[in-house]
Amino acid sequence: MPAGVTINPLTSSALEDDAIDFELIELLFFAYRDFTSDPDQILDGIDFGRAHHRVVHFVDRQPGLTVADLLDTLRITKQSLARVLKQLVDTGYIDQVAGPEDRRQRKLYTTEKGHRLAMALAEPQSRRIAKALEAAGPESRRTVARFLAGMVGKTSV
Amino acid sequence: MPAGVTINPLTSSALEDDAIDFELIELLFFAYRDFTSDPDQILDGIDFGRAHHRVVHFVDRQPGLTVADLLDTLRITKQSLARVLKQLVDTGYIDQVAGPEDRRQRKLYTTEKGHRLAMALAEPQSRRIAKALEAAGPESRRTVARFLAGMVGKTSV
DNA sequence: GCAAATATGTCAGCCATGTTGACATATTTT
DNA sequence: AAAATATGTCAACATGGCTGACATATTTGC
Repeated sequence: MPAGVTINPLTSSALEDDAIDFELIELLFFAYRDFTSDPDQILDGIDFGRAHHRVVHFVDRQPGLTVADLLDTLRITKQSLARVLKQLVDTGYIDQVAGPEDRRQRKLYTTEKGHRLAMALAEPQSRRIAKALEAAGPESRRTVARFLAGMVGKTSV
Repeated sequence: MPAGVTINPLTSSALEDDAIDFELIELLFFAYRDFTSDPDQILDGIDFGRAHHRVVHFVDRQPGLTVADLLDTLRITKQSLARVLKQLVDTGYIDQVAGPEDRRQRKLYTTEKGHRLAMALAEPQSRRIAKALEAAGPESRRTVARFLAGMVGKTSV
């Protein structure tokens, strides 16, 4: 046995190892890995990445979203967003409009082209979800939705 | 109304927009965003990133994993793995051992230090999952596990 | 036994997307 | 008029994906 190798130490941990839900931790990793792989393939073909996907998705879903709203949703920095947003505007996927009340704001809207992209990206993801819900049984959707909603937020506990 | 802005076009799409499961698509995004945020905070403190997390996790869970196994699990390239794996070996989190049957292989094991890190990273994730399962009800774990397992793999459908 | 296949390591370099901090502009609020 | 706010932009940097080529050790097949 090589030096430093540990097979099954149950030491010094506040929590016993087997109290950890490794199964769901790993399933979440694999599920998300494959969930993102479908749109990634489409995005490759138009020289966009996952960051563009997120922006076009949320703008399409919430027309009139401001830049500040989007930063808050995505939890990324202004500069990270600016880069991809500029590309999306320049290539005609997203329109910016000065806010009618507050003209400092830039309200964001997908163009027809942007809407079509958002749909094309969502479609394989939705199909994958539908297939997984089927496998999980007829009542699964509500349970899964509650579970996922419960995953969101600060831990605090 | 600005030029090019589209509010609600139901055109040219094979699928009607409302057949898309936007709710679960977004819940998955938010759930995963927050699921990864807990370990990210810990990793920041020791100059590691998400890539190190994944490696130390799977090696800890499957002691004796080979490099090829790991590449297959993570679906990244040899070079991407080599970078973080080298750092983990150099800093004493992971040991490499020549395979007993096939000496070309490098079997990977966490050290005691690596095991402790893997546990520390898994613990807040597991707590978050437990909390979400509670919110989803007593029978939710099996349903969620089946759903997530159903999300894995090629779409093909 | 030797050639081919295999497992791994490594080099050089590229790209996407995250980060920080500073500063400019327009606009609204006080 | 001054301060606060929403956004844009610049320069620079880090992480972690990627490619393709090539080196080494070892095992396998003829």
